[in-house]
Amino acid sequence: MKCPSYNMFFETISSGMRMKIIYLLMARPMSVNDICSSLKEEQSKVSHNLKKLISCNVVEVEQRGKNRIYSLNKKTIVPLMKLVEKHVKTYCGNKCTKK
Amino acid sequence: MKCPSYNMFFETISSGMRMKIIYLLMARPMSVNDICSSLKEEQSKVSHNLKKLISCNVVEVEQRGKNRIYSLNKKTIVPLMKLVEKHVKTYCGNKCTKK
DNA sequence: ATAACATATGACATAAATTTCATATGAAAT
DNA sequence: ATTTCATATGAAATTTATGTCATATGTTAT
Repeated sequence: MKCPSYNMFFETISSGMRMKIIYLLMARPMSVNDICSSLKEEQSKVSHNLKKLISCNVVEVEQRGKNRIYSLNKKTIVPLMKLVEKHVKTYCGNKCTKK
Repeated sequence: MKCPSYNMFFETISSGMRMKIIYLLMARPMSVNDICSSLKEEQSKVSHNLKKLISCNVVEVEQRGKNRIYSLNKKTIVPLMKLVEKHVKTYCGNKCTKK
């Protein structure tokens, strides 16, 4: 079996900031400003990170008036997180959870 | 729901080199030298990367004589890769597969 | 048409991860 | 005990990702 290059996908969800965005959007879709104020992060920083999430279809956008509403692609992300959650609970005593 | 910090886990599997190692070990357990020659990569480089994979229980080691045999934790990794494989096929037309 | 708000983008600065290299450790053979 | 083979480790050098800032674009209201 040849090695595909899924690392792009994993790289995308492997940053602390992007993981925070993912968890925010689990609750509900949000505008960029909503995300910024929820996370107390700067607008351009958030936008740059959203771009990466979009590029791997982890999130989707929809224009609503002046706002752009971002929502999570739950089909992939929810089961993925469940798998990893289980793994971490089973194998890692906080080893792979730091930072 | 609070955001856990699984990014450590994702970061671990998000490098091209480590992804290659994972896919190698899907076939069978291997010694460090085996991995090096299969991937045509330098020994210390491989060892550094194996250390990270170990730290998140993505792989396991066993001493066999002079060699250390690394094997994949298939319980988590196989279903994880299947999920991502499906995601990439469905949503990304090679967008998140580059590099 | 212009102003105001929301978001995106590009280029540079900064931070973090990876690679490299030299060397240490550890196990088996002589 | 010493040599050899296999692997690990630390620190410096390099590459890559992230954050920052200034500004551009796009949408609606006036």
